[in-house]
Amino acid sequence: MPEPNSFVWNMMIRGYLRNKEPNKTLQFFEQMRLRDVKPDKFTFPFVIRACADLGLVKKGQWVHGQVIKVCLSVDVFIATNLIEFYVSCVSVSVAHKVFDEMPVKDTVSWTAIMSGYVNQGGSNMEMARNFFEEMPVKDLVAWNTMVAGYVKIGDVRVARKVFDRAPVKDILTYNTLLGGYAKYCEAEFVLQFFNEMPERDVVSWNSVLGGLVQNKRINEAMLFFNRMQMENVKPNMVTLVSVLSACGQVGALDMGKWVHTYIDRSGIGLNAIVGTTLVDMYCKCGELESAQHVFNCMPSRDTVTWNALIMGLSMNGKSKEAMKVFLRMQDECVMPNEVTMIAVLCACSHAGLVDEGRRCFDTMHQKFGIIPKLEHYGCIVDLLGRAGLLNEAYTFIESMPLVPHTGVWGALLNACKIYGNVELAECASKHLVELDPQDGGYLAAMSNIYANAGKWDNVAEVRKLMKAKGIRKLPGCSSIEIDGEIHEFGVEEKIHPRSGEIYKMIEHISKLLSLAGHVASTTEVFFDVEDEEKEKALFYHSEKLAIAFGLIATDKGTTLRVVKNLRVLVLVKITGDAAIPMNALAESNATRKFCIKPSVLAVKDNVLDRSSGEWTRKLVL
DNA sequence: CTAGGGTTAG
Repeated sequence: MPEPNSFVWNMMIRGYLRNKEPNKTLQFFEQMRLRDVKPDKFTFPFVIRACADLGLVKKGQWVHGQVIKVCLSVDVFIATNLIEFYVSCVSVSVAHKVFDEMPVKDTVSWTAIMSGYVNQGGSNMEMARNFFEEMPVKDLVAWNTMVAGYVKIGDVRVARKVFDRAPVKDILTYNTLLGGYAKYCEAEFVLQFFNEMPERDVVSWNSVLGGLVQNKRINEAMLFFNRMQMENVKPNMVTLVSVLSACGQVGALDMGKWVHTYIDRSGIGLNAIVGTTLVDMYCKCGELESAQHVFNCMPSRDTVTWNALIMGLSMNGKSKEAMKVFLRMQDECVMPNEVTMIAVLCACSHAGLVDEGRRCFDTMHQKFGIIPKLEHYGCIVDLLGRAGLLNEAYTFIESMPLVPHTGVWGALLNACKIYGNVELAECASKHLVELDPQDGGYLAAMSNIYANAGKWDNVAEVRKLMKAKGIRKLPGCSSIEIDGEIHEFGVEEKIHPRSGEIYKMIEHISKLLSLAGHVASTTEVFFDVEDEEKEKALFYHSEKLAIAFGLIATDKGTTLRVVKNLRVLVLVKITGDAAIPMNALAESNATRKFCIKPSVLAVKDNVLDRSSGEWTRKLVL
């Protein structure tokens, strides 16, 4: 075109913005100015939005200056976009100023500033509320914004009050409140609200599903997913991501594979989120080859994807490979974030790479601009502690510029447990109980540490304290997937329909184990039962129930995949022709997952070998 | 036949 007018320029600018190329938008804006075409009231909203998308503070402010120069700052559309820009790139208070200076405001501009305060969360909700009550005309979106705001700060009761007050509601109003219920309320209540909704869309289904998954109610989540299919609601990516996350949590590999093929067949291709979830799921199921394969096939990867693989390898004891992936990540110029560093430090910790871990910690700020947070300090304490450098770990805590949280002291306590350091353990647990009086786990650990040191008076004292406070350790829980169905087991739980057979099988295995000369360790794990019951309790430890069930419910040679709820640090993988389990697991509450082949049963060796950098429990049967 | 605000996932 010889001389495109402003309308044409605006179309180009809009087109690039809509196709997620804000850089091109700005380039065209620049061209437009160079060719002396005056930007108009339509041009600026796009340009401001492009600046906001790219986080270009200076540029945005400059554009604001231009707007003032051409006397367009009175335009409602432009001002509203400026509000959004300042909210996302500068601060709500600056946005607030722009709002105050608007000569004419409409419902959208009121909602924009309200939403700005809503997204800040916390006490800013009061400001949002003031705006809301003051705005002259409240439309559907304004009501929805308020409901969302209260959901965001976790106040579902007030959210419901606003919801009830709203004169008009659409599916988004319902979905917003439903999302809040899904996050904070009992599953029964959520389902009741869901069932009573006048209409439901995929988002409604996804909210409930996501809530169930995040609350670890995996069986219900899977049933809900089945119901969704029965009612012919087509799952979208969000649905599948939730299902995959559920699979990872309980090691449901069959289901995970099914979802994977479903994704492939549906032809959507892997986006970064779905791909990452697949990588994560395969890692948590111990299928590292599949995880790597998905990773390599992904057309686009981001930092989170790399994090999933590094953490996955590390969780499975492949620390060296995790470090290699970290190097490759840097080669490919993907910027690590805080989570990456946690995964990397975790890998160092597992492999006992003390110096390497320290170096990563010391250089992460200058190399990647990541300021160490409490989690990173926790990793270093864990790293030093596991390596037996307990005093150094303690000095490290003392020198921290941040106030140590439960993760930091917990790591020290854990290390004290491994190395039987009573004195430091007392110090750590004192801090832990102060920080989180509700959690009985620390006192439980303390009781075990005293028991291992033979300090029975102290054991009794701690037990008494726990009884008085009425606190208990979080119960262990294991799950196993058989023929696509997930079976969960708690300690000494007898509600499984085949529990009779399961307990018989446990006794059978136990006989074989003691015939082979194995003696169960009774010093740890159960502090709150009498000594004579200890053996029984250990004996019925939740993963044993899961394994025993696996043994009776599958054919010989089937791999059993058992997942625990507590701790996700070390993977015990049983290798060799055959392998087995029972006490390997009871003694390692750091176990996340293990695979066994139920073919032979006899114990020959019982050595914990960590020389290869992996935890390998050799119990050849 | 040009513009702004509200819901689900790694």
